[in-house]
Amino acid sequence: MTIELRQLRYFVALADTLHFGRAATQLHITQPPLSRQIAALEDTLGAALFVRSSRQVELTAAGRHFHEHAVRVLAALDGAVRSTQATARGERGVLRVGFTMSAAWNVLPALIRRYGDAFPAAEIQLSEVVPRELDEALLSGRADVGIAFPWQRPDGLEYLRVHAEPLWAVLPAGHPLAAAAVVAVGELADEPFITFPAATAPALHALVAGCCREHGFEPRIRLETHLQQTIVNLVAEGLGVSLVPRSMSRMQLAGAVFRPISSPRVIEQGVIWAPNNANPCLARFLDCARAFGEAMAGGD
Amino acid sequence: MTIELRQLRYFVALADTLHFGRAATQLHITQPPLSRQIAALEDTLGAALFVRSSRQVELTAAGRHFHEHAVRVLAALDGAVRSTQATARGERGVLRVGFTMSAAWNVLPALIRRYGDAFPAAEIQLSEVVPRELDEALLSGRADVGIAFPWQRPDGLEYLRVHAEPLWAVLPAGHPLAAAAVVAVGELADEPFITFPAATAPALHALVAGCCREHGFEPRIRLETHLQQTIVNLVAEGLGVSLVPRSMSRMQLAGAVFRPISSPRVIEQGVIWAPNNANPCLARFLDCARAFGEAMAGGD
DNA sequence: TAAAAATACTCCATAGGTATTTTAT
DNA sequence: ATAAAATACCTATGGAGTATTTTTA
Repeated sequence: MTIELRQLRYFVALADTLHFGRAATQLHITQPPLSRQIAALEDTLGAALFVRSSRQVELTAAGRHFHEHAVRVLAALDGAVRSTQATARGERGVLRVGFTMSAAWNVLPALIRRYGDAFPAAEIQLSEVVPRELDEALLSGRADVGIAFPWQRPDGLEYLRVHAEPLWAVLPAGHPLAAAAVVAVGELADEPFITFPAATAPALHALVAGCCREHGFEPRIRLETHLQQTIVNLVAEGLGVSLVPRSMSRMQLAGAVFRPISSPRVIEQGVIWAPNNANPCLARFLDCARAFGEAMAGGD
Repeated sequence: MTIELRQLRYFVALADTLHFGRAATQLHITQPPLSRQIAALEDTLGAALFVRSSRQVELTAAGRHFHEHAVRVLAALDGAVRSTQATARGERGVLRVGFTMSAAWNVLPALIRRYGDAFPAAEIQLSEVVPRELDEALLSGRADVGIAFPWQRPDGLEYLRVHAEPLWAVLPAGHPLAAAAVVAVGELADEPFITFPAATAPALHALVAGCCREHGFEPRIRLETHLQQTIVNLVAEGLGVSLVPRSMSRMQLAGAVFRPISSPRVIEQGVIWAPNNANPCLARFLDCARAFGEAMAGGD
């Protein structure tokens, strides 16, 4: 014989009521099967759990002990069921987010915040990656979702735009071009550029370089760094000029001024994932990303 | 539908092997019922636990989560069964021992030691009681067993002798009667007695008083204390004489000498319990007490 | 194409129900 | 005498087996 959960449930009901008839009613069965199941349980255990008389039912020492544990086992199973269901719905679990530093500035904190608030039981593992690594991490399953610029995505990865904004020029505060409300890109031809390295921020690098070439010059690169805020800091120190996403103007740095450019260039960021990734948390995260993208598009 | 333990066991086997056929063999069933039970479990949970193909079975995120918990639930149940069986056998649980201080000197430490060694998982709750309280505590179930002298036991309590020994006289070292190898009780008639109070050590009190009366005198009581070792200390200080259990001579106190008495009196100690007490630990303790009593009787 | 899971169908073990007996107060 | 648990017996759900089909790598 082997113990069954039914017997635990019946046992707990009887231990709580100490009355076969009432326990049976509570269990939506009749008294005889309850008597039989309890007897079978005692038989399997090889131990009496109750002392019965026709007027009184009492727990034995073993019965009291088993009651404590049976209640815990049933509660543990119930908890396991609930948390498993939550896991299946993607409300709990682990979501591994890879992000490129250059893309992280705008989207990452707000999106992660939104997701974390919506699914507090989900564990978020953030890791910075270089763009090439991201694809590989997503395809191999080492990461569930990436936050990055759309840059030569290989087959097997999906992309969803979450945010888009124009490039603006950033100039040292005293710079002659800062006098105009709009900067014509061609006028930057002779300026030293502080820009993004091709290796770690290829999308931004290409966008800036492409923009310059279209205006008939190759940017004279003086410094490279993939951190947008560092670029702005260097511009504020007067080391050069750059083209950066407009939202960088929120930095409010005294030595740097931001100006729209004559021929607008839009840079977008989004989430990237492998559609065959079965992590249920990913689906919930993408829900958040979609909602976030719509909110950004609407409110901006 | 309701989850059954069978489903947990099947699930764990399948999660471990990731192969329906092998898991079924391991479970001593065939593959189809395993497929059905797993499907039923997933249906009840409302969540897929495995991703199956004809070549590969994998756990889902929810499946991995449920596996952890299912293993724990099964282990908890197994532990509960074992410990309940141990409880029923009296190998674990709580044994409440009441003892009278006057009886505790000889028997209690050795007997408790023996029991504690034999049943390390049993919790022993010792409490000192006055003799009258002991009966009440045993009858009402507030204590499981008493260690005491046999003294007017009421109905409903059993007694088992564990130890018996003669009374010996204890005299100050320089006392004239200490010169003889044996003390005639009658010669103590004019000595000041240090003895046991009737209230807290009635058995010893009555035995000493009865012994004296039989030799034609009423003991002249100078001091009373129910602690045997205190009596010996007071005798060593020259404050009087007494009759105490022979084993007190183990105290090896410089100022006190022990002598057998002319007409031997035996004082016994034993365990007392209510036979209707269903605490399984009591039965094991009585086993120990019986074995202890036989060892004492044999080795002495 | 072949290995393995799913499905169809049968059988029987056993849980639960009804009626009745036993037991202890 | 009576309330309540145990027992006897019946019914039927559903778990396991055998045979077969479906699936996918």
